[in-house]
Amino acid sequence: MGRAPCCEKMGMKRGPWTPEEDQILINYIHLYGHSNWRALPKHAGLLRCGKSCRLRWINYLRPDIKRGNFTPQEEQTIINLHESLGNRWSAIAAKLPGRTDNEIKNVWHTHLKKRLNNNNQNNDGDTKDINKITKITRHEVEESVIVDATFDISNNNEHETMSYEDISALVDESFWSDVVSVDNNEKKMEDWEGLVDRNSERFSYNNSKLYNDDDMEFWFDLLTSSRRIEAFSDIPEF
DNA sequence: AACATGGTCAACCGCTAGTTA
DNA sequence: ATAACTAGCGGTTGACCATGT
Repeated sequence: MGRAPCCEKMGMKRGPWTPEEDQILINYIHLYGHSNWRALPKHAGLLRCGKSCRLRWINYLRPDIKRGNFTPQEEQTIINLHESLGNRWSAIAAKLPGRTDNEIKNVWHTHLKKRLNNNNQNNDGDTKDINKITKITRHEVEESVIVDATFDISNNNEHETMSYEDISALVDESFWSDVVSVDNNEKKMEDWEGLVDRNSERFSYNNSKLYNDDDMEFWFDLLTSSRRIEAFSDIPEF
């Protein structure tokens, strides 16, 4: 096993991709696929190395890619998966459809790691209790998703405001660890996809939709109907 | 207004595992 | 069996932007 020769890098362009290069790459892959990354740039007429083309496609140009802010659920999923998988970003990315390992890695280093560290400090030396950390993070998530919704539950004609603990008790554990699953309910699928503003040039999220009253019903429905599934079955046990 | 600092993220680098001849 | 080669992975870098002083 030897390393690939780097001599071909000579004369190759580096740095940010231009829209023109993106278009060439997209067009070529649509026509011919990407069975051979090394040969692709030459055939496509790009002055880039195969590695660079592959990275650009996987991390940015792929049509199924989901760009923009991570949802609280996605962040929690990353935290949970990182707890069990460590820095295996590609394995974590495999559980988050539309997210790339690079993006997840960036989010971890820029947001989540810091957040966990802060939580560690706030816990007065109880730093080794990862469950405690996770619970605090969950609380943050629950606040963002649940508390905004008015949680008046009608019970025998008596209006009763649920406490945080009550709400938490309703939340199935899998809600926090499972990737949002798509069931046969086409309406739900449409709602979910509708969160992505496809009209945006960079497929960014329209965050207002996450907390929009009209969509809150969807989130609540998702929340309460979540069930444990045989998730992460391919994750080896340690 | 100008500069310093910190955060974000696209892209690159170096390595390993898998495949092929 | 072995060397050559490719794809993919994780770590790191650096440009750009926002915010603070």
